[in-house]
Amino acid sequence: MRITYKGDYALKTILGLALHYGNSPTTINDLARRADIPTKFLEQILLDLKRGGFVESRRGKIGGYLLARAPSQIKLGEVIRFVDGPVEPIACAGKKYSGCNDVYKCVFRKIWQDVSLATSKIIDNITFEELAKNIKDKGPVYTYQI
Amino acid sequence: MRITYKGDYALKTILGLALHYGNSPTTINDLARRADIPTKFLEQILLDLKRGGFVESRRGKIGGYLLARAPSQIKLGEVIRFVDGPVEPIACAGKKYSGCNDVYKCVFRKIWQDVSLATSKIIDNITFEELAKNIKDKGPVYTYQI
DNA sequence: TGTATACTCTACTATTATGATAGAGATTAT
DNA sequence: ATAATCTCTATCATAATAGTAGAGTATACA
Ligand code: FES
Ligand code: FES
Repeated sequence: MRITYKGDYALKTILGLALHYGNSPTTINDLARRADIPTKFLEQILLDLKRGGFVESRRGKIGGYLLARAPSQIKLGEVIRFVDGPVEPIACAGKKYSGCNDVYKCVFRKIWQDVSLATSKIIDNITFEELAKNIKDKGPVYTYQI
Repeated sequence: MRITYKGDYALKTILGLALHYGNSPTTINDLARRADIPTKFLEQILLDLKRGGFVESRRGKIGGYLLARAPSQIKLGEVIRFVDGPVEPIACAGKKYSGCNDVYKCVFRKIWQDVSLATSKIIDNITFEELAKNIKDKGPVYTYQI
């Protein structure tokens, strides 16, 4: 797994929205400014996240973005997988693969699968509700640093 | 962490040499053919591995490559880190980093550090001796499939 | 109904990493 | 000598990444 800037930005954006959950929509500009993301890049990322069912949007005045689900229902792993792809460190760790000469004898495959599993256990075990709580616990958030 | 072809090839090559440990040198061509690696690419990789202290070479006739250390003294993690770089999924998981606006408040950093640690525990806990043993246990190896 | 605000969509671009390939040169056993 | 083998530097093609640009669409509200 490699987290790209796009993935990093996506996570920070979802977290930004999680911190606003229940309130009015947040504009792309707000999200971009607060997490220090290039606005036009974030536009594309948000469209992706919308297609992925993570966020909703409102157009026009007082428009912006909202989470499509409660923060407690969005796991870190879901988002990162959607944006940056599978977490395995090499393609052959995946289920259907036949690259190796004899994949059944390959001693590395199991190792990469172990790594994938260990990674999944971490990222699929934390929701944006918990992340948001962590942030809030760190003190009053005026201009929160995501 | 993402395992590149170069990293994958390096691991397979070291394993190939581990299976030959104690015997005469193995040529680049042999190693390339047996693990299905482009010869000229493997040349470069082996030069790297040599600089990294993993292998030794003999030039001229009956030349080739040998492991510089016993297979039991070479961990998977060492090789992959040398060839493909640090295992962390994002740079900010590293010790010295100041990219985030407020890195001390960043809730993601700990997660990526957890992932790095879990990965390290796996790859730093297996040597090429064990990998070679696994291969040998799978039956007689005529043309071994790495 | 006009207009400002804000999302939507497609295309384009620059940079870098990856995965090689090419070829001349150096060393060594026989 | 010479054949086999490693050594070194340069070059190249492709794809992914990280953006940028700009025209278009929807909505609130005066
Ligand atoms: S199946 Fe991936 S290295 Fe063998
Ligand atoms: S320090 Fe890496 S996402 Fe914050």
